[in-house]
Amino acid sequence: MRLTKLFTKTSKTAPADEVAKNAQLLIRAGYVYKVMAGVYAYTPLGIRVLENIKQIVREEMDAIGGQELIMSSLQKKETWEETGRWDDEVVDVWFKSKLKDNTEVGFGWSHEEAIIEMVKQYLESYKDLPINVYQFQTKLRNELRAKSGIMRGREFVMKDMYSCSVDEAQHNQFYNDTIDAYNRVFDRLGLGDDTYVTFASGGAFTQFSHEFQTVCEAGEDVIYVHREKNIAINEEVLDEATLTKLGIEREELEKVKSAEVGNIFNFGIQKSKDTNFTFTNAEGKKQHVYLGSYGIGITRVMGVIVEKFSDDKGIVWPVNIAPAKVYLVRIGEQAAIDHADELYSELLEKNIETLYDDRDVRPGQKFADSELLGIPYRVTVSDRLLADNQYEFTDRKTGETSLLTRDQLFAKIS
RNA sequence: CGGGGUGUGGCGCAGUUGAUAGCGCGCUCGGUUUGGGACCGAGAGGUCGAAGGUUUGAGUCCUUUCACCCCGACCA
Repeated sequence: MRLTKLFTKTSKTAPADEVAKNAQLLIRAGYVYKVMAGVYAYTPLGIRVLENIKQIVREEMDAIGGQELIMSSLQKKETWEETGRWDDEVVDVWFKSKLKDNTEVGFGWSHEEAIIEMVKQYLESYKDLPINVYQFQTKLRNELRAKSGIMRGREFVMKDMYSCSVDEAQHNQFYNDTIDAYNRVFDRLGLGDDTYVTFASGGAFTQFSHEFQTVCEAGEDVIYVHREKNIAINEEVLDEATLTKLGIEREELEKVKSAEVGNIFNFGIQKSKDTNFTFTNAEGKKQHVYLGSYGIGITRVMGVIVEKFSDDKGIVWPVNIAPAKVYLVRIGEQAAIDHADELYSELLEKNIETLYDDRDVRPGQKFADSELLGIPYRVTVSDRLLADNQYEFTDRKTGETSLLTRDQLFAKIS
């Protein structure tokens, strides 16, 4: 992408009404545009980051047998009345509206009931199981208060997966597979070292649910981390009984603030009883489906990454999710322009995603923007360097700069 | 929803006891510059969040309202 073609621009100042670091940096760099409190649009740069995150999640979900689909945003009242969750007294985040003929509809704040209703149409026999489906969906929630930039909005993207299993054993297998898959996801997102499988309050069927909590000052939760065992306990379930059950001493735990980036639930057969969700077993009898639910907050993860990976100059994207791998700076007259154009073409041919700063602005501005945008590798082409057939390479994370030949350069960034 | 705070050109801000609405950044044009956000000159751009009121006169005072931020509560 040539910067002269990119309609968004960077800004030296952040809007006064944004306090959260993630929102300040993402807005200044032009990744997101604020529409209203808790509602953000994603620009061409922002959507690249989101798509990179989604792709990592997608690959790991597919690897454990997930099938991607996409449900609708508009939902039927009847779907939710069956479980008693249409009631505003029960679910207080509903956005609701009416069709022209006064039929009530809701905007999806969750898709649990909706997906069950759909899968019902296809599931008949035990031979059809397991069924594990997931989607990336924009959830709409009428939160009383939005906060922390894109980390807690009224509209946000979530990966939600639902597992339908024959029995507890099949369910547990998938549940554990998902824990492993989530760990791989957070490793690939660069959050692995600071993300803990966390024991949290469970549903009706199990004592605990598992949350994936990333240590983060801007988070809303408080967890107690056991670094050696690589697990954590949410403050809300921390008591002697829990400690005993997990075989942990209170002194071994470290209290930290964290952000919930994922959450997995075991519904048992409670939910399929509520929704009359059954299949025919080998004996020809109706049997309730064993259900699980597994979420990852895609947009929240993006916010958490910015909170954790940034410095006084801007964002520092992990290479895996950066909107581009290389930020190409050109400095100088026609010879440098031609050379940079040619290098850019080669980078494109080699499928190395590049932001090409072809603007006619001073070098300092290009360097500053490359840092604010947080692109992992900066490559500079200039008259001065051309004379020695060299390229300047700068690593965003370490700030280290080196002069490289063309071969060395491609070896670094390929 | 309870408490606190803020709304003035695109962005960040100033605006005194009520009297012609300003500054910085950004933007446009011309020129000089070109390895860390340049400089000079000339411009464009605001019904001061909205509505109502007081007053000869309101950005400024009063009332109502909307939006946004923070703390708390909430977060299946």
